[in-house]
Amino acid sequence: MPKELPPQYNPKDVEDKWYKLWEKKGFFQAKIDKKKKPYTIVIPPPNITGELHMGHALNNTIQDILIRWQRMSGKEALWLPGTDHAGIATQNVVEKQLKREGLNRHQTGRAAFINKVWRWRNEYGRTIIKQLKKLGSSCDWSRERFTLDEGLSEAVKEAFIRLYKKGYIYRGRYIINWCPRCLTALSDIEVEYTEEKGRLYYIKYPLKGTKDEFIAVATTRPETMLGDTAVAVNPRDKRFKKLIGKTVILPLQNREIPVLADDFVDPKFGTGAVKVTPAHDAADFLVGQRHRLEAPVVIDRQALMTAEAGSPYQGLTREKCRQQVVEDLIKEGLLLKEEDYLHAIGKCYRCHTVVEPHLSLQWFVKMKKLAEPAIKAVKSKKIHFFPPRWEKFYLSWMKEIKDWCISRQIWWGHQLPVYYCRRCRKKIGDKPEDTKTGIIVSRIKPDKCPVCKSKEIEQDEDVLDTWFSSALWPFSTLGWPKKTRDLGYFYPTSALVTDRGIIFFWVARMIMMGLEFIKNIPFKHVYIHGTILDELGRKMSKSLGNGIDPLDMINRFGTDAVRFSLISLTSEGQDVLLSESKFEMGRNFANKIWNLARFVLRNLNDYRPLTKNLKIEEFNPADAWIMSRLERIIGQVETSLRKYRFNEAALSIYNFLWHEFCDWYLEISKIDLGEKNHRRITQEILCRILEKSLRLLHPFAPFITEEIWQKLPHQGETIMLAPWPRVNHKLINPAAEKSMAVLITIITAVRNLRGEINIAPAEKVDILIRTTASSSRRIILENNQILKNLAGIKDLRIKNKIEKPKLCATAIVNKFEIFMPLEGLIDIQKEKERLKKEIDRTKEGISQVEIRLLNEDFLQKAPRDVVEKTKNSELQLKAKLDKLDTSLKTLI
RNA sequence: GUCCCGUUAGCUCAGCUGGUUAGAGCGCCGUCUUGACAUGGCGGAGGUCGUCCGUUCGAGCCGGACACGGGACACCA
Repeated sequence: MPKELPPQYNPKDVEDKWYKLWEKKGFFQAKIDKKKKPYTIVIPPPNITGELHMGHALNNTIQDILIRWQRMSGKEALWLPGTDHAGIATQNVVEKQLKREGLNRHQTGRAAFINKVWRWRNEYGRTIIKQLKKLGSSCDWSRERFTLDEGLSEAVKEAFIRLYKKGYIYRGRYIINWCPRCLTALSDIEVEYTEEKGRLYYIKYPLKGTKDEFIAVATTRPETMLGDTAVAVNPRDKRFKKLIGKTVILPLQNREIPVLADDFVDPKFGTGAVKVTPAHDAADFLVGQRHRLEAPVVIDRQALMTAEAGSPYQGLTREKCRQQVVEDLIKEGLLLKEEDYLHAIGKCYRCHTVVEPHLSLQWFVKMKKLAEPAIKAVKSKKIHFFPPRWEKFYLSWMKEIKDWCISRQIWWGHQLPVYYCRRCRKKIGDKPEDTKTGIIVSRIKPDKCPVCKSKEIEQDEDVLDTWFSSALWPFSTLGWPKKTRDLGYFYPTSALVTDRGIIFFWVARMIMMGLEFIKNIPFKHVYIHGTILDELGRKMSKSLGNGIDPLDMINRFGTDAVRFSLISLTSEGQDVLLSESKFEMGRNFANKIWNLARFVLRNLNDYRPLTKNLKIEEFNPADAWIMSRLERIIGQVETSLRKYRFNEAALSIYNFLWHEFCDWYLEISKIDLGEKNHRRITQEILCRILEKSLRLLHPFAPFITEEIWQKLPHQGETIMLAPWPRVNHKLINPAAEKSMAVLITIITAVRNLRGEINIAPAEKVDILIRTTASSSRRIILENNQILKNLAGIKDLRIKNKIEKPKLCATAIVNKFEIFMPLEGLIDIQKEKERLKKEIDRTKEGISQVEIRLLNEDFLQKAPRDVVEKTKNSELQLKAKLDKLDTSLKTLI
């Protein structure tokens, strides 16, 4: 028998309780069941250094909604969780810790350092997991993975070796983005650009063998001139034609460098002549390659000037050196001018240090061939993007994909499965470009060199880019490279839910790797949700201090409120401007549901479940209406979810429960519960509607729905595994909907009249209704009591013909004329004003309709029902105007 | 520079295939502590749908131009 609910909903009392139970009972766990279809989502693994922020909250709420919905729908639903080792980020955290102890990682040594990171991970690395649980995420924790765990490390090695054997991985000297603070290479997309004020310096490079002829170049980075090996001009630039092939003297260094022609030079920019520094600029590097220039390195890995820069520059920071160079140029009279210049500066996306282009030896993956099938998979609609515009975005990037620099000069990560035979490498003088001699790519460290049998074998020091392991995530987590049953059953996954920021970092690479290694797409749908911004549309960040902490919000409003609010705010991948007050909506809704449930439970004291099915014939119009409405909502929610329109789904349920079930049915039920012969059926309907609605709401608000559901008559152990509501077409009842619409219209009209004339709710009024529609008359007579109660009516008379009282307020809706006698009730002056206003509004309506009806084309070409509707509305408006006019005359 | 997104009520945003007088939440005004809920009920005020042009019988929605705001990518010597 039904139980009580406390008067106030307190999320803290129920959330942890249910989460623990769900987890303990294994409700989150997915098993291979050939009779069921799988539905798989693999979590975008949060960094172990991460703390749950609003972006995570939205991302994981969406995934949880999908998983809970599919689980209830009878799929074998797997949400596979895990964390990412986050190479640079994690190493930074632990290095900071070391620094506090007065150490750096080079002092502790590699093994000890890695050990320390592992200890840190074991201690703090699961914070985010705990936070995901607070959010209600129904992940299968028994399958939780970590990108550095044993299985995944195997997968990484396997992938590397296979790609290497296919010739897709190579080692090369290349100019890459280098972070002088993290001391590692960064891929192109790991560099963030910010607009900053800089200066553009115009420098004279004297022409050799002349007195004072020179060529002027412009640069924002004068310190790099120490490494210049040429000056380049555009071959079609007439100004410089004569100078091509000549030699200039590089100032400060007194080195001779050639003037050469290259198409990349834009004659319109600066002076039209460019200094070329192959070792310190990406574009210059390519020029250097084309023209076989030397590439002296004048800035080292820590962004200090090298010996090659010469004195007095050696050892200076790049910033100091810039000052020095400028000073020296001025002294020598070689600085023509400087001007302010706004340009974008590349910074490390982790630590925001200015990136230094750096010439070094790195490992790369050739991407062109891998990209081809990945492009095809999206073009042929095997993979769908939601919203679809991201498809174009993805394709445009894939078309111009560049090779992927996968080596990182840090310690925390997957060390490359690459070994060098010292002896063989020596023989060739360790030419880095030689990627055959003395290089062994192997799962385990070889005992000896297969060529020379030397035992002097060492492993490459570099580790792989974090995204390399992430790229394998959808299948490595399922056991690959082993041919596991999981892989066969759960792969390809159903949906990937993520943010637009990592489409290239991650989504594209997963598609390529999935197709390469499994020969199948990693997921069918990619849902890209919006980004959470603050009230002013800025990104939330620690430095701005404008972040809203989801855990704080959960603490204050409850998890369900946070989830529900977030979801109702985010429509189809649009960004969300969030403020704390937005969560009140969810909290208020939770409160509403709670009280609705309290009402239902309170009225079940003498409830005996019906042994037979509900009989439709026993329904009164309100019963049939609410049952029908719920079925329609079920259909809408299903459709919305299929289209990834989460806000639409959430708001459908919200509006149904609040504005239909609570506002109308519940109020009507207060009458019906008092009717002896209808009490039982009303109880039954209250129960059923609430129970079914809770199931519909459960994916959005898992905790409160479980708490209430448990107290209602139900089948099964948990709402989590209760069946997802399916539309029962037999219950859809247009006639009942129409009847109820009549009642609602009239009640609303009477309430409007009362409100406008300012009659206190407690004061009962008399109402006369005139109508010619006999069916409507029947409905009103049958539901007389509802009308009286909900509209505050003392006496209600309804007839075909009825005499209109002398002094009355009139409302005309549909086929009804509603009169409210006003004798002794009103201020006549006020009523006059009201009538005038109403008349104006009606006239405006009529003129709009008339314009339309005067148009012959409209009458001919518009669909018949539209014409009918318009004609009807004209008649109604005219009739209304008539009545209003007479009313006004009566008053005067 | 190229591409994408946005511009609808004071604020934040819905509005799916064009069709009666354009909606929600918050805020605001009035009113009500009635046995589910004041985190509430009832009623109300508030909109030339960014601007202009076009297509159409009919445009918030379709096409074009422009303006403003936001983002991505590229270039930035």
